Amino acid sequence: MKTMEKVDLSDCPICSSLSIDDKEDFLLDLKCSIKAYPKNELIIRQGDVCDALYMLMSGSVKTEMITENGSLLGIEIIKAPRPLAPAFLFSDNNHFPVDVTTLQEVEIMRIPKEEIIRLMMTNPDFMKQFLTHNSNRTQFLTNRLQLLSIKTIKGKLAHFLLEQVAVNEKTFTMNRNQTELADFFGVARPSLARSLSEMVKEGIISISKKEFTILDFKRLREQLE
Amino acid sequence: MKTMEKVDLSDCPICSSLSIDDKEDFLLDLKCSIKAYPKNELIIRQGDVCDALYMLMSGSVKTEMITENGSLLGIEIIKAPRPLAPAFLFSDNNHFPVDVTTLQEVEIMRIPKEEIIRLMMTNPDFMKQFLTHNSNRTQFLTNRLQLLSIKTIKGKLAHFLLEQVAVNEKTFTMNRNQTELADFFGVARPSLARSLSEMVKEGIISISKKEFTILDFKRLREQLE
DNA sequence: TTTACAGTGTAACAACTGTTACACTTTTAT
DNA sequence: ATAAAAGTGTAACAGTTGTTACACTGTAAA
Repeated sequence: MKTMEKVDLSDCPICSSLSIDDKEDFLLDLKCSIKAYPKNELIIRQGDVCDALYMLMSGSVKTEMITENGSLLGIEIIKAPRPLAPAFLFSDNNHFPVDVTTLQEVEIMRIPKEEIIRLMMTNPDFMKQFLTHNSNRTQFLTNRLQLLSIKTIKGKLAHFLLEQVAVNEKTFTMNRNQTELADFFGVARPSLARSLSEMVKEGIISISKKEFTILDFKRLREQLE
Repeated sequence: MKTMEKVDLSDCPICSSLSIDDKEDFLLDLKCSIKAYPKNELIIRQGDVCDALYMLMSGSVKTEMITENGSLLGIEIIKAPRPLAPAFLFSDNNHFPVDVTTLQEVEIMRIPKEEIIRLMMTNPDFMKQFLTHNSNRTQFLTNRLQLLSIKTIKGKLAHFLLEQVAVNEKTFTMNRNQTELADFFGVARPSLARSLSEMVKEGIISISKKEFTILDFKRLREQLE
């Protein structure tokens, strides 16, 4: 493993529990392979078989789902270090449910399923972290479900904005452009732009570049009703 | 455990791997409790803390999510034996994401989290089954996400109907009424009724009581575009 | 059997979103 | 610096869905 010295798993949600010694064993013993991909490349297709754990070691990717009618539904942006779709490794129908596209140059480590099982059996903390991470992913999906079930675009925006701003804050930096946010909401881009400009016109929010500011929390919450 | 003789976990997606001996140990040693609930009772509320595994031993329940705007989103109907929301047991924010309401009289076994961890550490097959079941649940949620992202009601119906009918079949029995199906789709009931009657009028499907028949697969698939 | 009540069919209208098109601005690449 | 591409603002119109209301039917309880 030539790139081993670059690897830092201490921030990884499922590997951080491994002690230094464990990590060395982990990396030395592990029957894994690392592969690099360029920017803006579709590296996993919806439907591909998922028979190993893919760990994003560096860079970032986005995941999106293609609906049967051909339209896109953005799911999330994933930054290293984090496993990709670990929940599907053990499912009876072990196919990726999403497309994965690189946003930067990335390195991805492929760890065979058997190795993951071995790690879990020998390392209780790893097992708990793996379970917790999958649970958190499920919670993320549930939240996504809730967002999609809101019927109006302004309602979705209110849900999204109220979730983004930290407690006692009223400003945050948007890390998506309008097209990506529209995909995330599952709506058309001009429709999102219309709702945004209306909310600005009504004095509920203000936008300058990537900075969003909430001007009127009360009326923003009213959009949810 | 007085109700032990009634218990049959051989069909349970996460317990069926336990051998007879294991099962006896499982049930005898397990620090668990069983509780019965009447029909049509709300037994778990969205937001309740989830610090144990709740196993539905007999009967059936439905799960639904309450959107911030107050509308319902039906999630699924669960029949015994199956665990309820096992994915959330290990999440950092361990709260139930849904309301659970009984559809019949039910019995529910409560197994403390520590017991589940112990079982997984001592029983590899149980661990794999637990992982697989959670993976399958995630896949279910992903499918649900896909359904919700379809924008037209006829498109949702097409997706749903094509998924329900078995291969080489054209008829199936609907186990939801119109109101429940509308909640499942996240749409208004009269809107669903309109779409249904239009598709009947157009000769794509026919409905009599709970029996749905697909008359024209080609045009049904076209609804997805 | 009669009486409720849940479930369904339907209609008119309001509200919202999608589509398409184009001008304009900002960023990126050469 | 300049050209190309990506991102944004906006408008008109069509299409779909939500809302509300009410009649009708089937089903379960008294």
